[in-house]
Amino acid sequence: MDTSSIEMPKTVLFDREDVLSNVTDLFWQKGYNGTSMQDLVDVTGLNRSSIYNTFGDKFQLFEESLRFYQMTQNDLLRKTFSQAKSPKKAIMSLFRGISDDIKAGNQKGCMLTACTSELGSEQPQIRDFLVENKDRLVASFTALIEGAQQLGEISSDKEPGTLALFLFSALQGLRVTSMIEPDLEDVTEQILSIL
Amino acid sequence: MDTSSIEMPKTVLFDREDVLSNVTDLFWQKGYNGTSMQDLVDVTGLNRSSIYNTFGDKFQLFEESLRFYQMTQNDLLRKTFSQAKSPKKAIMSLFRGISDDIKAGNQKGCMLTACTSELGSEQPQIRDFLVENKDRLVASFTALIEGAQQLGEISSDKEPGTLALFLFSALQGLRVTSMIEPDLEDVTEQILSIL
DNA sequence: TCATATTTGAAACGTTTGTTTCAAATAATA
DNA sequence: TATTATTTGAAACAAACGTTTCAAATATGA
Repeated sequence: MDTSSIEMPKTVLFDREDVLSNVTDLFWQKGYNGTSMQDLVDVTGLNRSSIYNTFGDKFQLFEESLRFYQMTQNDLLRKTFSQAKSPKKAIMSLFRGISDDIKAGNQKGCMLTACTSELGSEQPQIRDFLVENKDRLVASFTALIEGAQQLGEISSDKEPGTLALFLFSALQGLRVTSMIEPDLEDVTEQILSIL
Repeated sequence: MDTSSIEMPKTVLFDREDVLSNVTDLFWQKGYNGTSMQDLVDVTGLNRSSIYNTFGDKFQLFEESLRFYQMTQNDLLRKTFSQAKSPKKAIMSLFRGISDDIKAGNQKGCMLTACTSELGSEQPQIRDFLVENKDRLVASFTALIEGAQQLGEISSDKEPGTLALFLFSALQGLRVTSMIEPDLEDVTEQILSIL
């Protein structure tokens, strides 16, 4: 047993973002129920009391890590959209980017999708968060589709809201399926062919 | 505490299918890690030792309940397909049936989808089972699409295998999304419009 | 330099986890 | 009817669970 003394200052040593990033990856991989407090201690390198002090209990930490994940995803989304040359290309770029990720071996699925399955029907607060996330993403898609329709990129006889919800659903499907099937490029093109 | 004596015969009292059905519903709803042995004792009405005697440990019971779920789903699939008047209508009927179910409040998602998220990246045996299930369903879809193409119901310039995997992915998406969005009829029609 | 505020590490808390044990119970067989 | 094979119920198991406690440690502000 190594009992070498370690410095213990008053101010926080760790970077909150770093810790949250590691915690999120773990929850993402193993789910809420599959992750133990000991796992969290191991992955953060923090003491139990520090975790409770900083983040509250396990459930609160999970909620914060959900928000962290959502933020990260949103940043990626915004970046992808802002780099695209048109609304339709923004959507295509998003889907193809995910498809490329999957092919490159990034087959962890989507944390929110996994969370929907695990806790969506049990925890009302989690469910509310997921519903809100869905609404927000569908709203983004809708705006892009409307923009594309004005530009003539997408046929105007399709209802933007329906198309947006279809894209959301297809995205969920892609990410779940990616866990057992790495080659989804053709499927992605099928999805985009609807636009 | 009710200690009224209960008959204890040598032969098994309970119906194995009944027990499995209840167990499966519970695993479906709460996931593997979310379901405790006590939960299983409660839902089955059996004693712990009877469960271990009959099904082995928790993991083996889960595997058997996965197979039970798969069997049930396959029966439903076969029934739907055999009642349809053409290959394309078989596929449409499957998707619309699920969409109707969702609208009717049956929003439990798909047990295999949930399982994919929870254990797909951890347990190799579960993963193999899920991959095999996917392959089987995609093969069914492929056969139906090829049949439909021969009948001229579906355009022949589309690759049956790709279309089949698209349908599989779309199905996963529908069932995950159903947990947070009950109205998926329009989305379902969008999916089917690809055929 | 001293008092204060806060974090840290280690230990312990009571529950719940999955699993095993074993005597009592009982239907079937001889 | 006596024996046998098997199931049942209740208790107990060690291990892991999430959480709390608290003295020791230390950077900060007076």
